[in-house]
Amino acid sequence: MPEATPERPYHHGNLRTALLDAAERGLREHGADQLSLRDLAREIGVSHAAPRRHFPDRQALLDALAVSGFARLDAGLRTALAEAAEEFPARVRATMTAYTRFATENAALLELMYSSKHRPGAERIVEAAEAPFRLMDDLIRQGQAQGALEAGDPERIGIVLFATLQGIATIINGNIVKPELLDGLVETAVDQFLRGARPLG
Amino acid sequence: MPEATPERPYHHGNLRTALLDAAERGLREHGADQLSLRDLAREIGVSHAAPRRHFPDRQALLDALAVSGFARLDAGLRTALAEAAEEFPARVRATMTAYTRFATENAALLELMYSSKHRPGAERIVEAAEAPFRLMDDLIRQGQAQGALEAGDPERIGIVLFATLQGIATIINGNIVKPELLDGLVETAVDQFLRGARPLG
DNA sequence: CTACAAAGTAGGCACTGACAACTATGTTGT
DNA sequence: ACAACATAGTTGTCAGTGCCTACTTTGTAG
Repeated sequence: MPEATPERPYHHGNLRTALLDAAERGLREHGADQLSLRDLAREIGVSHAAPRRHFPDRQALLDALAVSGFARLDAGLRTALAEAAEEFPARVRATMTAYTRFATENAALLELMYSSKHRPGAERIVEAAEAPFRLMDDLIRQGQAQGALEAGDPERIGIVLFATLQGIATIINGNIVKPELLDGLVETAVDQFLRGARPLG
Repeated sequence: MPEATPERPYHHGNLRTALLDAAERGLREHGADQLSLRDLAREIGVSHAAPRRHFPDRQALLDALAVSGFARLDAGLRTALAEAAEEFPARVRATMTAYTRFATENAALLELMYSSKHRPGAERIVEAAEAPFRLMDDLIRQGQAQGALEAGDPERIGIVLFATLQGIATIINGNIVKPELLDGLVETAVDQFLRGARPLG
């Protein structure tokens, strides 16, 4: 006998996605600490044990958020690059702006993304992080090919650039420096990078 | 009637300090998430409600850890600078090394230090963070006075330098890049900074 | 249509942070 | 010396959480 009000079918259909969506909202609004599996289940309208079918434990949910965070970051950087001009400085500027934009608009998520530690199961996160790192790597190689950058291990240079962005975002997100300084800091960082890594002579 | 075994006097004497010490060990060994007030109380040998006399809630304990973290970081940077030579590049190198050393040896603590958000009560943390920032600021001014750095807002330059260090540490701690790259990254960052921020001509 | 896998439910357990009420100890004024 | 008070502990309780086990409902394949 089918229920008269089929609003909540026994099988939700895509609980996993619903959980991730709700979790991301909760993460943004109340932080990772306040994120409760039971809360999410209530909000979605399933029983408290339902999430377990899709995420073996709380950490798995957080890890999944981190992975999707890196994917979204990568996508953001790529579209920014696609829309940027051909000259190397413009491309660097576009990438850096896109990164810090993502990082400050998704502060809590960013923390999750870099809190992997060596915990078992974090390989997925490290894997997901590779995409944006490769992008940065390619950018550096391109700059070297255009003669805008000195020769040298492109990976190392790319990581330092990446780190600078990440550091600026962390300091802003941590409220250690005033948010309105963001643009100026990025500008300074870009200038110094372009000057510091250009070929001598 | 005094107890026959006065091993645990009613008043612990310095529970607050004992809690902070135990918390820092726990933080280092098992991470902030696993830190439990009741666990700490058990470990120290007081009742589960005793910590409440010294920290109104769990977050207050974590905040206190963050504050003392900044103090220790500041102290570390100052001793490193005191032992460094007079030339500006050597001083920069010493500072950067000291920072990343502290940051990688206190990974979980570092996360706490920068996770302040705008949560009420975080003012203490922001305040504590000012000391190392001022130190960085002074260093930059010194470099400008020695003619090793271009003119320009020393605060902004100092923050970018600080951010770079913080970013490198985060990426290493997050296991995104291999730890053995640390020294090389710092070296690259120092070189780029000195080249990127020196006066033109 | 029947067997089975997938997805959700119900209930329970140990643990946690926060709170209230009470008690032991240290300190201070008279 | 001692009463009054502040400080720093104690026990007990509560709601909430993550995780686990056992059970039920639904979808699907043989």
